[in-house]
Amino acid sequence: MELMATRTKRGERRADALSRERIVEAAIEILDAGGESALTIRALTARLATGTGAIYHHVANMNELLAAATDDVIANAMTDVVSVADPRKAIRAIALAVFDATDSHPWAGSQLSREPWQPAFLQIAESLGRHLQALGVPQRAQFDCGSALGNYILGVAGQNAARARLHPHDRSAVLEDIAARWAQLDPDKYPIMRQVAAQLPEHDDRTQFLVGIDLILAGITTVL
Amino acid sequence: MELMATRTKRGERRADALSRERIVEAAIEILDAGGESALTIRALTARLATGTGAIYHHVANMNELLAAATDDVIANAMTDVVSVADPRKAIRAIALAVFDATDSHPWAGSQLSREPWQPAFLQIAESLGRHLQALGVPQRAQFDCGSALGNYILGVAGQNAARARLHPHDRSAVLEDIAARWAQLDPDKYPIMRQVAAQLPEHDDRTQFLVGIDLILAGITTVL
DNA sequence: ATCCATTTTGGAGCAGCGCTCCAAACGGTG
DNA sequence: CACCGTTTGGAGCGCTGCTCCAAAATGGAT
Repeated sequence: MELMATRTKRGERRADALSRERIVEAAIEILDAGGESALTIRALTARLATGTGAIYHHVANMNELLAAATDDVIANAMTDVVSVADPRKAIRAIALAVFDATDSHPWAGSQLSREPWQPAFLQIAESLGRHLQALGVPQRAQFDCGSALGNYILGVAGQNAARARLHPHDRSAVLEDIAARWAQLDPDKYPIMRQVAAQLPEHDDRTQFLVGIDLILAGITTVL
Repeated sequence: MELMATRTKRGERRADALSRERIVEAAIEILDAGGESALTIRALTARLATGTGAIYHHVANMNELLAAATDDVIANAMTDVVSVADPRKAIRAIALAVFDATDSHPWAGSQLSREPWQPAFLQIAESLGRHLQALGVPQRAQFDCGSALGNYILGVAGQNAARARLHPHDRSAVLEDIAARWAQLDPDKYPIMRQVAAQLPEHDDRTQFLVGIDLILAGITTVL
């Protein structure tokens, strides 16, 4: 008796069945639209028109969901990169892929630097390691060199996330903001930062990031 | 429990009077004892035997409190460092000071990498900049080199925090933990990470961190 | 077609969070 | 003494992640 009633009442049967993938997909959309703080279980239930129990049946907890979303984004970013042959170019390409991914998905950068043992970072580290090997870095030094590159990349990813947290949508506004603050610092205590403040507005994060990569690569070359 | 010695001193304010400093001090104690997640307004009110209103009268919000605590810890760590003359040694000393500070106060590393425009990071960046200048790095390259060093240091600080989050008290247990996980990875997909897993337990973060700094310094030398 | 075991769903409710707001207590000044 | 700005403690709001459970859908076996 209630069978017919509920079928007509509650829309139609779920052709759009819930699944882990659909949940992760929705999570990414929410994250991209509103940043880390926008992803709440309740926002998910609203977007997927379901309840909290249904979601927790497919996903263990919020953290796992964030990790899955990050893994998705990073895996996507890394696919374009596998084909590069020259080790130096490949390392640059990997780094840039992560940079671009964490630039357009700052929440991924945050998660990446917060929980680096997750599959997302494993992918990055493995790729870096292979190309370091191909570059001729001796066994003993591979770990150290990979760690240096990895930590630098993770650091920048975290900074991308921090910047986005400060000004979610206007990218250059952040630089102007910080430049304005630093320009008003005590000239005796912070001469360098005031000088840097002048260069901030006209500087490009992406190319500066690459300069850092090249700096480390140059350092690695000296230990070959 | 707290003992009240307010009456003993004549004519003075309550000995246990609330103040921004006392609050920050208590916050640091809570953070050191229980990590980032332990610092809640309610935990503060309990420790200081007061109410939330009293605390918010001295401190704007949680974030400002974390920033103040971090600034405190970093400022302390940097005092030992100002005297080093040789630029290379000074940069190493700064980096190590930050590493050690974020190693014994992982929450500070987390805050540092999450909000790098706060005074704590300003101090670090300014010091790095000065010594880069002393090293003879040309004007144009100072910003890039400082950024590379800063991002690397921030990245490692974030990793220290992440490791502490995973295993709050047992430092080496984290490495064994991760090594065990990585050792079970698919050998075809992650050959390098398995190889790294073997080196993990016997490796020292601190010296590896320094190797990274030296790598960047070596790279900087090539652009002099 | 009917029954049942299993999976999947939706939501009420809990404990905890940061924070606001306000009445009361305090302390210096006339 | 009265006055008034400062400081205090706590009730309460809206939000969070998450648990738990009853109900609904599903997929055989009969």
